[in-house]
Amino acid sequence: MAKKYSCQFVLIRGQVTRKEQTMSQIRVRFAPSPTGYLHVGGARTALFNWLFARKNKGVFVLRIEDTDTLRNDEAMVRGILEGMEWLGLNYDEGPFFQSDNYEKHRAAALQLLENGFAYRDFTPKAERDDATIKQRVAEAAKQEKPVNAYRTLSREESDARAAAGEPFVIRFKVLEEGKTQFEDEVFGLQERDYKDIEDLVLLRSDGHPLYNLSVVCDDIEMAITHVIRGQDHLSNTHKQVLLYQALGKPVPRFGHLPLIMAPDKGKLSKRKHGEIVSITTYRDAGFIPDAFLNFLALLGWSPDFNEYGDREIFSREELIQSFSLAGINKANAVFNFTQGDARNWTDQKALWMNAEYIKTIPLETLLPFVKAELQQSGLWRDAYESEQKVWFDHTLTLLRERARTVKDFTNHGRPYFVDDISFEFDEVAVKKNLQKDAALKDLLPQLAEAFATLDDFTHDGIEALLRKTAEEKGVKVGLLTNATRTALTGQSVGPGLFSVVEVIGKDRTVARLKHATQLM
RNA sequence: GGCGCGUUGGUGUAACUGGUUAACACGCCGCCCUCUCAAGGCGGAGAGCACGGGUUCGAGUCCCGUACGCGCUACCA
Repeated sequence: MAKKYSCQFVLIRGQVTRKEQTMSQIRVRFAPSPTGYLHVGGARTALFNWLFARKNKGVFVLRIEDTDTLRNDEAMVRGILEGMEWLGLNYDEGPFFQSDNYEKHRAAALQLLENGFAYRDFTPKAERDDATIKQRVAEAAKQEKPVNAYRTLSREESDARAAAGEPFVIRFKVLEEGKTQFEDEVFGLQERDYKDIEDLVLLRSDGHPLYNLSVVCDDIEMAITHVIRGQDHLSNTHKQVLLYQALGKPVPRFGHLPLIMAPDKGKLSKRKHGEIVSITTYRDAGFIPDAFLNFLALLGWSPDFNEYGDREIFSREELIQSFSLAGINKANAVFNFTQGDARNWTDQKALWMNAEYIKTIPLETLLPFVKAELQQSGLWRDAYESEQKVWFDHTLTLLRERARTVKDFTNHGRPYFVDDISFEFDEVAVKKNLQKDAALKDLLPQLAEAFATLDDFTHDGIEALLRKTAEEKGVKVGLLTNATRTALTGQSVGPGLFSVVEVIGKDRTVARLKHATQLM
């Protein structure tokens, strides 16, 4: 049965208007493409923007970059929102949709044309096959590009041809002499010669504004002060700086983030690597959001050493407190995992961190996650919140010590929550702990009888009984405890056995010990 | 091809403005605890800081070159 996750974030096409703000207020944005899911890389970008905003009492804006009409679909946006909601990356404004601002972008292009910063290019459109686009672009780039002939076309002729209905694109006219520069918050001073920047297209021949123009217009419109995004945008930033200048607007600060790569240092993609790249996968696999957030934050960033030392565990608040762009590493980070390994299906450090959170956060904080999990697997009882709460909390305290994900409360916890024996008996455990010694066939029923009449059914009373029985029968305590563990839980590992017997309780213990003889 | 960015153990990161045998975490291996363990405790292996030069009394930290990786180079974002 699939759990329903309602998305509380409402998809309203926000108006791009903003509240009064002080000049110094920091404003950042996360601007994903509507791909249908939130990618771990995107999530980290969102996280760093969010941390930066919260740390500096700024504003975090969400903007959907749906300029590519092919993927403009609200269903595609939902996945992004779900991921952000789960991680608790709440935004202050938006979601805004870039496509809603087409007219403004177009107007900006026209303005640049009018002011002589751009020109019409009447070169016929070259058809490109989407599948081989990357390759073809790379090929084409190898050849020296001739200076665009329309750069110097007279205004009169340009106007005349446009009026005659001839199709054209509007290109930005990059000056021949000079260079752009900006100080990147992560990578430092960036410079680029104008001659290395091509005359970028602002408006397609069908009137559609293109990415570089759109981001700049929107970031101006939304008064973004710090553009924090993936390093894949670093080179293009020079073009954008040029646009800000031509538009006569102040250039924001930029901070580029190193990328998250696959173990082979190649691109981490859903196509190649599957669900592991999608944030909702972690939600559905039993991760605690704060744990995953913590892990993500440390992927390419570290807090100031002098202040925080070697710490690795940071609560959400501590993350905000300690966050600084100065701590961002410049090299790409590898998201480490082995495909096909069921136990270590994702980065092992992420799993470790999740386990760490499960065993150390306040029980009351953990409770809702476990409740949701048990409800989903049909193991939940309302009594766990009322008359059985003490027992339930005790059981969780035992179980969480060995859980890596919240799913383990079902996987390992089932024997603790069901009355009958509708849980799996691990084959290896049965063989090793129940079938190995034939004496158990008699010992377990005797043990069951002994437990049935035990008045002090507590950890200590149980231990005393088991030790005494072992002594009387002349067997090792381990023989009895291991057999009991498997009889009661079907498993070979778990919490201390005396505690296990205690929480399983007298009735189930007796019944399961008797039943175990059938397995021998 | 051009331009840009990067390179510390398997992975993620440290190492004050150059100065002890390069530290921590995950993982791995071993030992211990013990009723088991995928838990806990303890310990170990694993990089001499991509490579080659240079500056310096001294460089992972500064400079140059090379290699490799990544990004951008589109009427994609």
